[in-house]
Amino acid sequence: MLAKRNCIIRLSRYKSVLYRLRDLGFVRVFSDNLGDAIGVTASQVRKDFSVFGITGNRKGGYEVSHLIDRLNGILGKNRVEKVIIVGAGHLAYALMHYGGFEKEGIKIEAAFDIDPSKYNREAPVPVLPVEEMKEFVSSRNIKVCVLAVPEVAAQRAADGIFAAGIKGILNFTSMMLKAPDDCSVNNVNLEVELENLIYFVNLLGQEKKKGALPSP
Amino acid sequence: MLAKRNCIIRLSRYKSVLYRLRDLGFVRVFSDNLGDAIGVTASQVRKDFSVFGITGNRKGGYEVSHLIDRLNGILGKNRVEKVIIVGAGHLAYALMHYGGFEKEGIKIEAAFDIDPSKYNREAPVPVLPVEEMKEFVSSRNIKVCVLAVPEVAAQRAADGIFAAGIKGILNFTSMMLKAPDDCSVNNVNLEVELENLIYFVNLLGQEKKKGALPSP
DNA sequence: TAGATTGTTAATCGATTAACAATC
DNA sequence: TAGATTGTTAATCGATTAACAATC
Repeated sequence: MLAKRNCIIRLSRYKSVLYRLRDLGFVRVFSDNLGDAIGVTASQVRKDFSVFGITGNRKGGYEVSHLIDRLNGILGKNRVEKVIIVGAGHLAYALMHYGGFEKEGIKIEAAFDIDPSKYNREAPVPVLPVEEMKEFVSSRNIKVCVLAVPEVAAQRAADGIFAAGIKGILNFTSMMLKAPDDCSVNNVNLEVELENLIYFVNLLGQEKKKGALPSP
Repeated sequence: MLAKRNCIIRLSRYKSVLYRLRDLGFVRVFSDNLGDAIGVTASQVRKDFSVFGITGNRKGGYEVSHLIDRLNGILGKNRVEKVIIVGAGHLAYALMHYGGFEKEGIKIEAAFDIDPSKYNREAPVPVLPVEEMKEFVSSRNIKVCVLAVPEVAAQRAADGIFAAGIKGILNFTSMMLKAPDDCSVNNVNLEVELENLIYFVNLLGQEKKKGALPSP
């Protein structure tokens, strides 16, 4: 399952490019173009499509709108996906005010916190006490959650989230969460990402100084 | 180079676990334990260490403090890494107020924006006009930048950032940036991450209903 | 038709894992 | 010593790429 993660991420990226192409008035696109746009080979593009039974037109390439529909179908974007946030800190605030989710059919329904000073039932995205999470989630059949609490509270919060019936967590904490078998966790760790970037920046800097590539 | 990305990310995760172990008073650790902690095999752990010449003690495992030092050395964490943010929106605000960077030796020096109403030279992390970025970056020898501007401004902003001498961008926009050969871009795309999570949640949901795994 | 692009198979490549001798 | 764990090599696995027949 992890195996396919990269493939699914590529599908998302193809889709993102296709939306832009459609806005520009493009009707057809070739595997070559799509590969260039997201930085993979044309073979990779055709292979990815082939895996999911997406076919184009020998000679004519792929039809942009049709491709978007197919990708949305595969990615389950045919309906609005409801999401909650646990932990109403700065990051949650940024996510609640981020405009990019709506166009992707992602709706943030509420945020939850343990701090009463954060509660706000009147806001466009209400901030509610965690005690209300389970009822909120089950009555609305919500399956996905963003976890943005302090590190020390992460696993305990996750346990409560899974107990409430959530099946997938987008985890912004630096804890590697333990999760039930039928649940998914995707980790987004800003320290790790920055650390990684710093490593490669330093590496490229050293290569430059040495004037040669490091041994493989 | 992309090839090694996953390996370097594992090193960051090992390090994160090791800090916690050290806080708990652990002195030694086995490849088995580390593998369990971040969800990889013991072989993978030893292989990762072997690649970078990290050795332990046959029988005695690895010494926690020594391992932390070695990993910090490899990841370039022996000195504080200075970082700027371009785009002073909600996400930048969250990053500026995030406490997790300091302990990782990452210091956010300033944020830059084109909107005068955002400027604030007195804040702990000042918000400055983009016109001052180039001078700021070169005088302080800053190499890494977080990009958090609206999508439409992304490539143009990136061009300016690279022109200012930055070598690595952590890109929060959904544009795939074009970058010079000697520069790195790491993408963190929240829509893509959520979309990915939703895909796997739906997939697991369907498996459950069918009571069987889908064909491979 | 001739030319160009897909769809798919086979070849390649690289990363992960297993196995085991070395050794503490 | 006997037992356990490393370090490393070889085997496996999976993902990417190249190639090319099918075909629009």
